[in-house]
Amino acid sequence: MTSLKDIARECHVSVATVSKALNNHSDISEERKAMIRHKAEEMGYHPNLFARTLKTKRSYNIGVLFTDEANNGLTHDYFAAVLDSFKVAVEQKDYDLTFLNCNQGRKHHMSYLERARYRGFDGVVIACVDFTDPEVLELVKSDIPIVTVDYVFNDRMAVMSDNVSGIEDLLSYIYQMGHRKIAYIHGADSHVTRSRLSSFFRTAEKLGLEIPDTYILESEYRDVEGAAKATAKLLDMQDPPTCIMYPDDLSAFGGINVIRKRGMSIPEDISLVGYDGIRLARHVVPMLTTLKQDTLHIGRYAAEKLIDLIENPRTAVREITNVKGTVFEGQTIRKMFEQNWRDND
Amino acid sequence: MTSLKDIARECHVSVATVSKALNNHSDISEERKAMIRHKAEEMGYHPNLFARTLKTKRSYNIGVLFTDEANNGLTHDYFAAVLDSFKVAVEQKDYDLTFLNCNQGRKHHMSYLERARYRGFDGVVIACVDFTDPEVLELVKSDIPIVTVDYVFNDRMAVMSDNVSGIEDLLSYIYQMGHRKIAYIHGADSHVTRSRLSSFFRTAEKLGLEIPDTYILESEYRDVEGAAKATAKLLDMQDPPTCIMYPDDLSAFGGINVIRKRGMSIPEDISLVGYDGIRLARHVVPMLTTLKQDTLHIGRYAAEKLIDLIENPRTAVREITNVKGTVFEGQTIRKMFEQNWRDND
DNA sequence: CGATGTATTGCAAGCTTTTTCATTCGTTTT
DNA sequence: AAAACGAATGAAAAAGCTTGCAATACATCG
Repeated sequence: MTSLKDIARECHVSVATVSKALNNHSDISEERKAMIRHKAEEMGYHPNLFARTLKTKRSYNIGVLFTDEANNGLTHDYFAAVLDSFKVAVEQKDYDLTFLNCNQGRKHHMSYLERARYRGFDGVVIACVDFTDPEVLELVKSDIPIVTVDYVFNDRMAVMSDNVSGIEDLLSYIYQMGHRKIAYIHGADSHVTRSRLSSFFRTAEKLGLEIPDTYILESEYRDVEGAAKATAKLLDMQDPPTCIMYPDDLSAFGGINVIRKRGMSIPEDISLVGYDGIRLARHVVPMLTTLKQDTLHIGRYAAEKLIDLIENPRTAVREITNVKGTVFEGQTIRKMFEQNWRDND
Repeated sequence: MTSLKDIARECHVSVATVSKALNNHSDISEERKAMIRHKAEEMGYHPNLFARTLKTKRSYNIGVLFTDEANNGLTHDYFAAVLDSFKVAVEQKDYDLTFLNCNQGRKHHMSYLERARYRGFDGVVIACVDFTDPEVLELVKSDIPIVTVDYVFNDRMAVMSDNVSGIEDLLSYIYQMGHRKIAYIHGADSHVTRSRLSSFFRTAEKLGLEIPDTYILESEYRDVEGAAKATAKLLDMQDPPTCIMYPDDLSAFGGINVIRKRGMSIPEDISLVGYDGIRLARHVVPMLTTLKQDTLHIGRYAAEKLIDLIENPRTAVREITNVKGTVFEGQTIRKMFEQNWRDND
């Protein structure tokens, strides 16, 4: 590995001069700079990151905190897609991406914060974790630049999939298709769930929809079995809904299974929608009608915000970026009689 | 951040002594060690990774090379699951995991090898890339410890999903269920594909199966449309197969779509199997019969092999670990008449 | 008692980079 | 001609850690 010293020797100048030349300081003459740069290129020089970081405290490395026990994180379609996009964006700015080690089982336990400092992360992106975990809170309260995805902390940057508009658009679409008896199986309590629920009720009210309490059920996100059970409960009702909204696409598949087992067909006998817009939703029959979250922009914005924060440090930045999704019109919503949706006018 | 110097001051010993004590060198008395360790703990000391790496050239960081443009890498269920397991295993040994930046669009392009050196990776795991890419080859030829997943290089460690036994088991299972007219839609040419194909033919021969050339079709991995087309071609034949094997589960869904569109039912009218065993395969109706690859072990073995290689350097290690998968018996294979599968005896 | 051996400990060099400050050398100003 | 200045360069310190080697203290041996 060529070092500054090697270049200095070749160029008959001091190490300091080489360093300054390559960092484009103003106190080195242009000829020298050109000469040194040329030589550096020729010798295939790349700075020693560890020496540099030791001095400058900048690692050009970003930590990513995902939890992935129990089928979350990497194997979670939505977050994997967000991370994918995030990765592309940070790499374009010459940062690298390292997982914030969340292994609890080591002899010398380090908290997230300690680990982040140990690795010298310039910033951390947090998504898909238990946001009440004291270790997460400790990290968030630190002075490390942080951006969260789908969760908002005070005085911190956040990029949110716009759940309010998402549910509004989805419910409005269902309404326009003529449905009036709409059930909502929502996820477990969380920031995301609360936004969606409140948006659901607000939109329902705006549309003049009457939603009985019994139409609102809870099931863990991505819990196929749970969604199946909730679906069965809805189907067993005396006055079942004509359309069911699921917390996510995977759950919707759980619903589909139950419905099919009962010999009912979709959307003729009952309509349904998912949420997320995972790839598969477009490739099954019937194509799932769902709200496709804009993972590309969520990831990219998160990266841009974080890098901006790293390169232009500010304290107490509270900035929420909402990223809208779009209704993907699949084949799981039955269009009801004309006169029904004309009610709208 | 507390440094060795701080501890040395508190303990009234030299920095060298502290360093040696914490690294458990034999030339420090036990009392001193205990005292120093205790103080270090108390002061919340963690070594400065950058200073240490600068000296020792060991970063406790492992690079992971996945390509994820065009829906590969992170959003690729099989590889995401492998990576997930790999991550858990390396973190248990106190290593961190960093993506090997594969962004080509920067001003100063760095090759994979240069980047890996720049980041000081102790080792690199390679999976899901174009193994003919000159940059990948350059990396593989270097002296950096490397383990590949699902690909074998000379004198390099490799962990392989056992495609030979996989196809053998799957085809044998199909045979036992009474099928004799079996088509195979295989993936694009690659190491994996070749193993599977040769295993397919060998097994077919062993079973005394006659497979007409027209039953062998090619379609890109995970190309739902491509699989759909190939399926249509098979269904249009004068003497169509009774069972179709797909290169992966996603492709199988493509096949299912076409079959359903034609009003045929699975498995009554036609049987099929996927490959991979992605989560969803177990949650759709009908449950997909598929070969579930053992991603847990593949990832874990890859991690163990790599760390072993890092900590006990050897040159030219060629070691292939085969990890067997298991047939997941779903509901997409029709059991044929008894007398048919009794042929076997 | 001098010689040899055995634990401990610390000094100092070195890893590579950045950055402050001093130095040098022309040039301009008074 | 002396003073002042600006531009270009390098010496040296600093960041925090590891490690070979020298130094010290003490016990053991002939």
